Amino acid sequence: MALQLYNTLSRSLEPFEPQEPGQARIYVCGMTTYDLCHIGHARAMMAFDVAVRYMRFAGYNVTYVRNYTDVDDKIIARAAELGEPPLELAKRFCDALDEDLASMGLIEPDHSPKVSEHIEGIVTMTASLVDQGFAYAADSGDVYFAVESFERYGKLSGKKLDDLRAGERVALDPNKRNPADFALWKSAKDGEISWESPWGAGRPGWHIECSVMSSHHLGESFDIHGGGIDLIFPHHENEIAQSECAHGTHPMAKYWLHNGHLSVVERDEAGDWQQIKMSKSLGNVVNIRDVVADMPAEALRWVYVRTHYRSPLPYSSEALHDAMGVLARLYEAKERAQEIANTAADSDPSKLAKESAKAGELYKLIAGFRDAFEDAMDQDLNTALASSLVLDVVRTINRVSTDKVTKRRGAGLMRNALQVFEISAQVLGIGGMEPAAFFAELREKQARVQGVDVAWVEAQLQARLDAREAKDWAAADVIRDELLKKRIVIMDSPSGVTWRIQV
RNA sequence: GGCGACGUGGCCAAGUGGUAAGGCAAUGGUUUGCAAAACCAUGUAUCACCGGUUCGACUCCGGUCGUCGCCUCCA
Repeated sequence: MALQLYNTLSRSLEPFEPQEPGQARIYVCGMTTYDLCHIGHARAMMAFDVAVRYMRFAGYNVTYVRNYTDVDDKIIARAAELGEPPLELAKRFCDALDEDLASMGLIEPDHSPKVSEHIEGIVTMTASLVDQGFAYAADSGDVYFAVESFERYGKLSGKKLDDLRAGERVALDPNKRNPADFALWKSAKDGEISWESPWGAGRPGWHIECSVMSSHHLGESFDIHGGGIDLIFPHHENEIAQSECAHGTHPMAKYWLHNGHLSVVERDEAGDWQQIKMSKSLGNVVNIRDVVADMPAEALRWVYVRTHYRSPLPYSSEALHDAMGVLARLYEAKERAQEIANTAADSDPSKLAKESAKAGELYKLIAGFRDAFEDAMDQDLNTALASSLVLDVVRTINRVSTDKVTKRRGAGLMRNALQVFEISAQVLGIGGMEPAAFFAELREKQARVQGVDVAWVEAQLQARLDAREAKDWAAADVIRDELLKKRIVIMDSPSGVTWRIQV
C-alpha cells in the first residue's frame, strides 16, 4: 500500500501523489512568536514532524518549510507592554522556540522564513492583487482582499459568504466592502513598526505572509499545506484566495492537512475527566520547557504519538506519567536486546527460530515489522497503530530475553530486533537513545523534581549492598523500605542494582 | 443560525463491511532471600440511542441525544 492522507479539501482519504514523483513539498504554519511554545502548539509541530520523517523514511525527497510569524498584532501589543522593540521580542521567542523544538527532537525544516524578511514579496503580491482587481486600497491606507472577487472562496472550509455572521462578534469595519474582506496590508498607527509601501507606511496583514513565503520556497503550487484545525478558516481559506488569485494557478496546495487540538483535562472529585481551558489567567499553561525539564522529551512525544494526529487529544499529567512508564519498559527491552546482541554467540536467526519457539516468535514478528509499520503509517500517518506495533516487539523481546537458546546464540536475532528501535527513532523520534542515557536522564530530572539527593541514595544503596552480602536481609530491607518512602524503587538484577524514582 | 468533528471495556486509544489492536489500572501466577522490573493468565465491551441498506455494519445512509471545535486572534 502507498501513503494515503486525509485531505481537508475533499474531506476524504486520498492517495498521496505529489506533483513531481518522489518529491514532496510541504509548508506548515508555524507559530506567532509572542510567547513561549506550549504543548498545544507542540502538537501541531509534532504532527508534521512525524509526517515529514515518515515521508523521508518512505523514500520521498521532502522540502519542508515552516514559518515564523514575527510581525503581528499580538507581538506589537506585547512589545508595547514590555517596552521592547517588536522585532527583538519576536526574535527572542523565535530563538526560544528553536530551543524548545530541538529539545523535543523535532527535525529542522529546510527553510524557516520570517515575515520580517519577506516584506518586499508581500508588497509585490499585494500590489499584484490590487492591479488585477482582487484587492482594493481603502482611504485608511489599509489594503483589503475582496472575497467576492474569488469564486472559489470557501472551498476549503465549506463556508458560504452569506452564512458568515459578519458583525455579530466583531464590529463592522466601514473600510471594507464586504465584512469578510481581510487585510493584506495594514496602515501603521502612530509609532508602530512599519515599512514603506505604495499605500503608505504599514505592515502585512495576517494571512499574506504564508502565501508569499510558501510560493517563494515551494513554488506557486505545491503538495502539502499543514496547520492546526483552527487555521482552516479564515487563515487557510484566505491563503488560498490570495495565492490562487495572485498567481492565476490552482490549487495552491493539493493536500491540506490539519491536526486536532490538544485540550487539558483533569480529574474532578468523582474521578471523571473534566476539560479545562489552558490559559494564562488560570495559570495552567504548560510550556514545552516545563515538561522537558522534568522528564525525557520522548515521554511527551509518546503522548502525541499515541493518538491519531487529527483526533482531539486530552492531555493530563497522568498521561505524561504513563508515557514515562511505557518508555522505561521500552528502553529496558532495548537494553536486554543489546546485552544479548553483545554477549551471545552469533547464529543464523532463521535457524535459531527453528530451534526455539520463543526465538521463532520474535524472528517472525521482526520479519514482518517494517511492512506492518509502513501499512500503519500509510493510513493517514496512524502513529497510534504504528507505536503499538513497537510495543508488540518490546513485549516479545522481553519474553525471549530469558530463553536459553537465545541467550546463548541470539546475537544475530537481537541485532535484527534492534532495528525496530531504529525505525521507531527515525519515524516517531522515540527509542533512539542509549538506554543508559535515557535512565540517567530520567533519574536526574525526576530526582530534581522530587527533591531527592542522588549522593544520599547511592550511599544507602551501598549500605544495603553490604547488608545483603552479609545476608542480613532484615537490615537490607529496612534500607529498601526507607528508600521506598522517598519514592525510590530498587531493582536487583544479576548485573547489579539499579534504582528509579517512582513517577 | 451556518460549517465541521467526536461518542469503542474502569480509564486512554486503534479499527480500511465479515462479531473488536495497543497502553494504563486491577486480580491471580512464574521469577525473586523478600521485593521491584519482566513475563504468563484473567475483561460476557448491547462499539451513545433508534431506524435503514446488506447474506453480514463499530464500519455505509437517515434520524435522535450528548460532548466539542470553527464562523474574531488561535497549533
